[in-house]
Amino acid sequence: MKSELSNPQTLNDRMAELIRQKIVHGEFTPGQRLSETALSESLEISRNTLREVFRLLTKEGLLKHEPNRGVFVAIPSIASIIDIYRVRRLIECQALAQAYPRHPAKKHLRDAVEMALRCRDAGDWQGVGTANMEFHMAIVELADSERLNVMFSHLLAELRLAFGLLNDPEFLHMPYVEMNVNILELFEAGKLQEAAAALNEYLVHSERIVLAVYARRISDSGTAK
Amino acid sequence: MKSELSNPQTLNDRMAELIRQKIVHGEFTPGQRLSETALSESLEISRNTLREVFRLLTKEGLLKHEPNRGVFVAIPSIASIIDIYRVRRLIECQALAQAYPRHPAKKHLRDAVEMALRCRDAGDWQGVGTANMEFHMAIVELADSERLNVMFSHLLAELRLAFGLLNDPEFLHMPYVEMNVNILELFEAGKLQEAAAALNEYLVHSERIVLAVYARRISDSGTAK
DNA sequence: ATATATTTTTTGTTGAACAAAAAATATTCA
DNA sequence: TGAATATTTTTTGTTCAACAAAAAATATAT
Repeated sequence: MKSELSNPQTLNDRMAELIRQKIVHGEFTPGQRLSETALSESLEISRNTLREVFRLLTKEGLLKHEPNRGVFVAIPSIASIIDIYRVRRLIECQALAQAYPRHPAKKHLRDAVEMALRCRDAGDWQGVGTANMEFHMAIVELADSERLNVMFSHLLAELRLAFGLLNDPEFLHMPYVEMNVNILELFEAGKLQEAAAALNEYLVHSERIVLAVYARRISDSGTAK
Repeated sequence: MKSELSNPQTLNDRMAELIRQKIVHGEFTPGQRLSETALSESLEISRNTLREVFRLLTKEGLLKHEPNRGVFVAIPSIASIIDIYRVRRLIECQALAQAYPRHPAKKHLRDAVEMALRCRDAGDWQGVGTANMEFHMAIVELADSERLNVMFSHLLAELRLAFGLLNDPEFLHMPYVEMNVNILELFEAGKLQEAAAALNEYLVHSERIVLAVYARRISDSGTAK
């Protein structure tokens, strides 16, 4: 996960990262319209530059561009959540099942689990969530493909949008950590098939809960297009 | 494969499609620099609009953006070919192995095979190549994921760049068609595992040949950065 | 001939302008 | 009143012109 560093780089990249952060941290919420003039003023960049950034983030799935209407923060629909989990099961399980047992990313797996444990003990649930993301990113890294890594990181970012809408206790108390510990143990023991099966089970379970909470939340909040 | 239609749409989309075509049809060749001023004049669009299009195509992997230096048609490196085939094996084989036997995309598979046969008989090798791409696209469609479809279509477009460099007879005479026929037969017979295995074999074989021809071609043509 | 200075070209970025589409508002008519 | 229509306002789509900064090309000096 060494994609865009916090470096100077180009203005485009910096602004893209800034907007990503604002989305992830909830400053911009799903469905919100991002006005070109307003946002370019507040970011102190020109409209043209902002439009280039919009194109980038749209391709990443974080924004939605409706021609002649504007760009909006993407709203994770039920369908998109199903789609994302379908991709996750396909990619993650296969990456794990075919992994080279001594792959360097193994360390990332351990680190992520450890961090999750620490955060949980500290009651830092946001941290647990982040660690969980890193755990699954590390699983994909086992497949040793740059393109898969990039694609998957965008997928997780999009999913994060949905999670942002879920501060439901039921969701927060999901047995993330234990399941990840279990998966890691199986993997370290060389039981790749079992590890992949456990991972699949986790993903099915997670999807079900997310969808349930999500559906409820939508029916609550009245109009949800 | 109903992505961007030939419709009016927005200028951005039309220009993006136009440049894609120019790349695929060899009018723009890998490594070539695309000057903002020159290209915007020849396309009769403004530099700003062109820059937005550049951002889109860069995210698709067709162009490479080197800050302060310009954008270039992507050069498929050996490493990227390996990476692409790795992703293809992971996604395609899994999509086929887990496919719902009566999935609508089955028709696409048949159509693609049929078209390949017709093109081969007519000696239309370019057509055979296109049909082959459609066959593999159809395989991914079996996984029923919009995101996977989009991602994979970009992958194939990038691979096409590499194929563009290969008009080598050895490459052209690959037993595409027979292998696809075989895979389709196994699939229709419900032998999913065997079909997936055959597909994997095909991909390994194909990768080997592409890399061999590619390496040779590069050592021939002197400087290949 | 190589290293260094200078010029030229190209990209990065901005601001202003205007047409066209969409949204908001006002107006008309049953 | 209330729905349908006309009008105004806002927003996006697109272009152009300008200039700073980086890179590339060229000239100059040692």
